Amino acid sequence: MTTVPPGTKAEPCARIERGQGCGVERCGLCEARAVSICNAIEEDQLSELARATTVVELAPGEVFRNEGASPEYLFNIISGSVKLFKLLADGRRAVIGFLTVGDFIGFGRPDAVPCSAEALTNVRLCRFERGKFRVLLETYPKLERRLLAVASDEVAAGQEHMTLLGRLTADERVARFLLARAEASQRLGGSSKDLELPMTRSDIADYLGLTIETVSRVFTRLRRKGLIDYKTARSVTLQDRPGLLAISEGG
Amino acid sequence: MTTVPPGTKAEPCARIERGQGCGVERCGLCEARAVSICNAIEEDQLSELARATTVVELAPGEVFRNEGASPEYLFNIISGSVKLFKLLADGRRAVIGFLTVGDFIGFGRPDAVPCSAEALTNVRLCRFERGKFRVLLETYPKLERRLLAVASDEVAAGQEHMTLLGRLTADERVARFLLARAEASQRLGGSSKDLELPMTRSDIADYLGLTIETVSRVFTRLRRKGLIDYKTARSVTLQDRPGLLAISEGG
DNA sequence: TGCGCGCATTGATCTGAGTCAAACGGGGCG
DNA sequence: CGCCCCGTTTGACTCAGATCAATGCGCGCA
Repeated sequence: MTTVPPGTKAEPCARIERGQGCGVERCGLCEARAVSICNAIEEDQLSELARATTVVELAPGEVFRNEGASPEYLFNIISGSVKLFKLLADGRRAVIGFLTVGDFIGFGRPDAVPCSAEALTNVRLCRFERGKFRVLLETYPKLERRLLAVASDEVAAGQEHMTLLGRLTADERVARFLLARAEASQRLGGSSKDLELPMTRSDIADYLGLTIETVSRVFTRLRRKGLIDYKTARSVTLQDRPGLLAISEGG
Repeated sequence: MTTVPPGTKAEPCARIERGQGCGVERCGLCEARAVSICNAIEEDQLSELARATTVVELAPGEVFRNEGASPEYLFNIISGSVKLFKLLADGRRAVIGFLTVGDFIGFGRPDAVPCSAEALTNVRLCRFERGKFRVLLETYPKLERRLLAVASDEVAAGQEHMTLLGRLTADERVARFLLARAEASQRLGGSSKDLELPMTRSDIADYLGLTIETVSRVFTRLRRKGLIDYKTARSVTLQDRPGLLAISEGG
């Protein structure tokens, strides 16, 4: 999440580590366990969980899931950041969301992956083969319940974002984006003031339904008003939360 | 779905029918069963299902679920159409979706309803008390699996809509809307050419992130080009599907 | 049959955000 | 060390869709 290495562009198949240590330890020691769906599985059954998974490592820029393809794998993010996106025929792009530690990738209709996924930073993923994942769901009702809760949350989050895209001004969108980022950072034990943005202005624009230029202008406007500050484009400090909140609500 | 009665404005508590016929028949004969999550429950267990539900009837305009409230009830639509929406502090509105026969209402975070729900036509709902619904989920793993599949679909549908809101032009949005409506109508055994739109232009505008005027203008433009036709605003005929498809894809 | 009320349409004008274009600047590489 | 590349910023201008403002019209009702 700090520096962004070379940028080997999207080898379809990524470096994979198998069977390092035997199962129990791997899942038991997983840095993402506390915040991922796996915490629905008891300590003493972690080895079975581990047997169903493979750890995958990706470099920034690598696309590991393609819109429209058959969903062979599901993932949990162990570390790093990922973006989900959709492309239109003419090249327009919509970024659907940004994911991090603990987030699950795998919802959608059973026949086609709903959107592509790309690593923003170095990423470590926990990969489930689809069939095995289904077996896990059948074996562990708690896991299924957990997943339903997560999907249900995601539905609500999606509705929130639709509202943003359908009805908010550029300033409101950017303010909400920054506040949401701060909250996410805080949830993972980070600062709620100093943000590291793993994505480019272009990613933000495609996420907020704006252009790069507009995003850039709003950022500078917010800086000039003293609501935020930054030295580099990717590390922003929120100087005035209440002010941002007011803007995000149409103030 | 044909004519729109008086419009008794939102009595908070709607007419409720209880225990008409005993359980088995009610759910066994339900017109929505084939297309709702209830088809995950076996014939011989329908009486238990029926015992957990209450049938509710609503008139157009009645709001039966409020954004932000605690989610006491979950619903299945037996007949009629419903819109989900969110309001901003200053009155701006986003319509999140339109639902019909068989659709489930109840996803979202466990603490707060994500968006309000209003009847567009006369509506008949099957209402589950939240606690009882949870028990049902625990009792019938198939039901839970079904619900997860539905939630997962909804996530994908939401992502599609975000793309529309973030990146499509007004013409593209309206064309996609009409095609999606046609598909939905077809799925329920209706025509895929002649559409009855249970919502107003204002609802459509808030759904597509546009204004009433723009929606109206696009409709007339599509009509002038011979792609659609209509005598009244609410019953549209799709004259040229391929043409609409082309527009919806940025042609 | 005629009236009134909401929704819908249409037109004229405005504007927030997009487009086009240029310059800046930081990080990696030769 | 300095150059190059790519992401970012900034500025000038444009435009799709919003806003403001009538007018139209179908439907329920008296």
